[in-house]
Amino acid sequence: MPNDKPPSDLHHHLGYWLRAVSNAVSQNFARQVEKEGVTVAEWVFLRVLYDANLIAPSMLAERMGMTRGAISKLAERLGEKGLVEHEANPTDRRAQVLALTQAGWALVPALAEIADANDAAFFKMLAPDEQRALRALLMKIVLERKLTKAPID
Amino acid sequence: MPNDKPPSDLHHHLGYWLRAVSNAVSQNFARQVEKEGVTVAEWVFLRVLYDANLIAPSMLAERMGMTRGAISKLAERLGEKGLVEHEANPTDRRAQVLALTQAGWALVPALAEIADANDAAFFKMLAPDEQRALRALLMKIVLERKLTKAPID
DNA sequence: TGAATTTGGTTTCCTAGTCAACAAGTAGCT
DNA sequence: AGCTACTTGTTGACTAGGAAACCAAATTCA
Repeated sequence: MPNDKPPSDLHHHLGYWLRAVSNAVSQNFARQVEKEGVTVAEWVFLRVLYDANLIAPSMLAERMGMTRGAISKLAERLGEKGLVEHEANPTDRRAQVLALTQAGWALVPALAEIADANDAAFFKMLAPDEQRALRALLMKIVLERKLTKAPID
Repeated sequence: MPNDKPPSDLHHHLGYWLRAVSNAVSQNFARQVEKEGVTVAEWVFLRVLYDANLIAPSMLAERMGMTRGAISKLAERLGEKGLVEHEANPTDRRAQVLALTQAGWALVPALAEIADANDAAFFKMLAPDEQRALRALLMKIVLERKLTKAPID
C-alpha cells in the first residue's frame, strides 16, 4: 500500500493552543511585573505567602508546583530583595519558616493590581460569559486531574 | 480609614488557570516524547519542518515563536541526533536551509501519534463539545491578538 | 560605485528552572 | 538505647531559552 495518512497537524491539539495562549499571557505579565522588579514566579511566591502568613518551603513548593530546590533559590533571591525572610522552626530543626517582610507585605497589593489589569486587558476580546466558560473549562480539567491523582496518561 | 480590600486572589485570574493547565499538559507530553529522545520544542521543530520541507531558520523562529538564537541551538542539537541537516542557500550566502534527514522524516509520524494520544488522554474529561468550545475560545484569543498585532496591554 | 543600513545566523553571557547528591534532623522500630 | 528509613532544605551540575553583541552578506541609497 502507499504511505500512511499524513501525521496530524500541530494545530489539531488542544495542548498546542493552550501553550500558545499561556505563553503569551505569561510573557505579557512578566513584562508588567518586571517594572516592580519581580518575576512571575516571585509574584506567585509572594502572593501565596501573603495568604499563608507563615509557610514551610516544602509546602510552598507543593502549592506552586515547583521543586524544593527552585523554592530554595527563589527564597534566597527574594531575601536579597528584602521581601521575604527565613526563620528557623523551633520544633523541627531541619525546617524553615518563610514570612513576608514589611516591604514584601506592602508590595503584594500593588502587584495584585497589575495582575488584575493585565488579566483584564489580555482577555478583553472575550465577552464576560466567554471568560466564565473558559475559566470553567480550565478549572474542570484541573479539578478532575486532582481527583484522579494525575495518573500517567 | 482601615486597610484596603484584600489583594485579589491568584485564582481569580484566567492567566493562572491557563498556566496551570498548560504546564501540566506540556509536562505530560514532555515525558511521553522523551521516550523517543526528543523534547517538546524539538517535536514542534520537526513537525513544522515536515510540512515546510525546506525552511530558513529565521522563518522557523517566527513560526515557533522563538528567537533565532534558540533555533540555532535547537538545529544543532537535532543535527547531532541525525534528524535535521543544514544546507547553504546558493542564492544568499548568509542564509541556511533546514531539512529533515531520512531519520527525521521517519520519526515525525511516530511522534504525531504520541501527540495525538497524549492530547486525547489529557483532555478526556471534557466532552467533545466542551473540547470544541475550549479550542474555539483559545483560537479566538490568538487570532484577535494576531489581528491587533499584540499591543502592549 | 562606495558607504550606510539591514538581515541572517551564531555566539556569549545570563537567568531560571530541574535533577540528583548531600548533610542534618526526625521518626519508627526492636 | 540504637539502627534504619524518611524528610527538610541546600547545593552543584546541567539544560533550555532570551537578550544582545557580533560577523558576514545583502540591500539601499547617494
